[in-house]
Amino acid sequence: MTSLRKAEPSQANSSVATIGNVRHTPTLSDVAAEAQVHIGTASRALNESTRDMVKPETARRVQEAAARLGYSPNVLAGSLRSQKTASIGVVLPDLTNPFLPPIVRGIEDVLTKRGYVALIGNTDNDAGLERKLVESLRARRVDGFIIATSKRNHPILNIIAKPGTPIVLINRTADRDDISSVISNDAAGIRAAVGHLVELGHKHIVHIAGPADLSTGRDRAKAFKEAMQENKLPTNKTDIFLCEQYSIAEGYAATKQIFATRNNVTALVAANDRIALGVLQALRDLKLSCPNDVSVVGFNDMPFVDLVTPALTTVRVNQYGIGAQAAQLMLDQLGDSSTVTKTIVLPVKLIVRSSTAPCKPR
Amino acid sequence: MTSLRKAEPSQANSSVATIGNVRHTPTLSDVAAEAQVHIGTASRALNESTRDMVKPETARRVQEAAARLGYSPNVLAGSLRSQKTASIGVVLPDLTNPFLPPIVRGIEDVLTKRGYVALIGNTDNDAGLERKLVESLRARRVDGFIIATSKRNHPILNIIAKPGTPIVLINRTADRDDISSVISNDAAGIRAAVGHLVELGHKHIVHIAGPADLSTGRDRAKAFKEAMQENKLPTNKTDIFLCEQYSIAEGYAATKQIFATRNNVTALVAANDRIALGVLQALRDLKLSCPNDVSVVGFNDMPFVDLVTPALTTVRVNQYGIGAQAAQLMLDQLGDSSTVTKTIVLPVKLIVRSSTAPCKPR
DNA sequence: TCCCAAACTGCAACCGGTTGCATTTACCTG
DNA sequence: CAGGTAAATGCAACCGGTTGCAGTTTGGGA
Repeated sequence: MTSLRKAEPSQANSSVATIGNVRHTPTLSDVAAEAQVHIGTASRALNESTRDMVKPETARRVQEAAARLGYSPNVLAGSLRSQKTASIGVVLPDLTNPFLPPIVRGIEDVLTKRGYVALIGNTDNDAGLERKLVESLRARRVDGFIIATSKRNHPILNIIAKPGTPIVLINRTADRDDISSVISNDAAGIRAAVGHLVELGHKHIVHIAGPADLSTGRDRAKAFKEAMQENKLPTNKTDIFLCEQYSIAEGYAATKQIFATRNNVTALVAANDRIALGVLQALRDLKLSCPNDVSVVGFNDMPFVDLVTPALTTVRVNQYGIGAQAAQLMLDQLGDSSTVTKTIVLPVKLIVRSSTAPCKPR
Repeated sequence: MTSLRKAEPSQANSSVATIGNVRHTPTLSDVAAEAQVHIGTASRALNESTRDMVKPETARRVQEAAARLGYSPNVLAGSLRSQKTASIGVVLPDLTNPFLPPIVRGIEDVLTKRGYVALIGNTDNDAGLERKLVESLRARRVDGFIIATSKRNHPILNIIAKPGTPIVLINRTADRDDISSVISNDAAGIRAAVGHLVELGHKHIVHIAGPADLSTGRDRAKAFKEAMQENKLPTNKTDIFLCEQYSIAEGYAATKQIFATRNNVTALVAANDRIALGVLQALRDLKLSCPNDVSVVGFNDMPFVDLVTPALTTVRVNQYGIGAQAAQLMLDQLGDSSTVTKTIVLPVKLIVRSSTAPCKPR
């Protein structure tokens, strides 16, 4: 027994051991002493992958000793050696955006199942905060990054990407091809929304688009134009109204402006649900009935949009699935660095509720 | 220069250094070599608190070298030595409960400002998952736990508490007195709700209570009884209806059952907003008008309850504040272990919207 | 009974910092 | 210019595991 710490076998039985008279959480060396084996042997006995290197009887003794002492391995030490922390940095704009929690759950469920942990941080879309956050995560040596802040052409990517740390993007693709991403089928969603409105007889449809510097904003706007063309509907410049950000307030303001200048609009396709909620509020204030006067379609089907009045017709994206896929992609890349980076496109589904109705002549 | 790694000063200029021909993220030893100083000196030069132990000129040189190499300190190594990880375990029931994200933001904002990181995990109220989660967090040597799973009399607490790791509870108090907690003033909230209804002329008020094994469920039910007494209103056993869990479905079922047996009820106080949402749905299905036939009050004022129809009258609790206070309490305890454990009670406020109205004879 | 390979176990370097202590350098005084 | 002290820096142990390699035990065959 070379261990400096003494722990007479079968005496200690709590999750603290003693040096002199100071209690401390038990270490591998305590377990080794308790089981009367060398620390290296103890390590192998406790480690799934190396367990068959030790005699079964010894392994049992070590495991019992560990249990008796309430031993909890210090992953920090292992991480230091193995250069792997089993932790993933998750960079979000703002967790209180209801769109995100299900995604985060998806990420966490997949990660924890494999012994990983997510380190979550919010940037509030502030470049400075983001930089700090990434630096902090890098200092903690996360094995990879899952990034859900959706500004295009991100300088951060280069910083991270250089050291060869895997990255998975959520809800946007990178302009470079060495980074994986998970997105929903924006185009299909918008096409379904427009198609639904056309079927209801609408002809004057306006898109309230998201910010152009977010890939979702740009992609959905583009898809809207295409969908209109497919349906042989003209698209004037005024048929796409740009929002500065995805927010209720912006949706509200946009709607007010649209109806201040035009009065033939019978349907609105919002770039996301938050904008749509603003639209509903504005219509109420404008004494316009939804869906009788104006139909509204949202995007995302985030929680509770089925409970507002009128219940929102919207394009459902599988938020949990996005998170889960992103995490899985990350694990794949960590497990096998030769994994090709890829873009996973998840299907979407139009959920028709009460905010859309047949077009009536005005 | 004893460093094994060589890095000729002013050659390297990216965030990777080289051993032989293998690129790796630069370490302190690389920085030391680059600045032509000993690793110990480099450590002191980069560390705020020890910087004045080195010559200013040297400190500058080291800092420049670090910047040039894109050095990012490996906190794991430091943590191993200092036995402090600057990370806090946050145990939640389920992040997708809309009540939680603002709390989590509060926690994170306070923690990150001090260089700490939150490790978040969900338990789904499953004891087994919780045990695993706590074990995993313990293995990662978090400096403390913030726990928002609100079952009373938690065995987990004893496991954690034994090694002397600080704990802060959210939304409940512990039956033991060595654990701090942050709660909202449930009693005041319920009193305000009942008072509001009484002012509107309601006499037959029923409370749909939360689970009795959650401290919020029990406390609010107790407060309801007291508030009714204060207002000289009788409380029969049937005036408190127990839910198995805080959910829309339970609120729905409870309402159906209540109106199946009684028809004089004119007002309902729900133990939380989710139950209240279920109530609204049930009333609609029962062809009862809210607020004309029945008034409803919720609890929490979680996001979007102002957008449902009718907009929910509810008791607002400062979710962000709860999180922020909890984190602050945690930091206090970590900074000074002699800090007395305490219970912080945050004020609440009744937000009157459209789900309550004067009582009309039926 | 002896020998050898296979199975176990022990040894010690290593991960990347931090920090008490020893040593060197710089500077000041008599 | 010697001597002494303070400032600056170097040295090396340490945190708690992991792991390649060496040494020891075990078991089977000759």
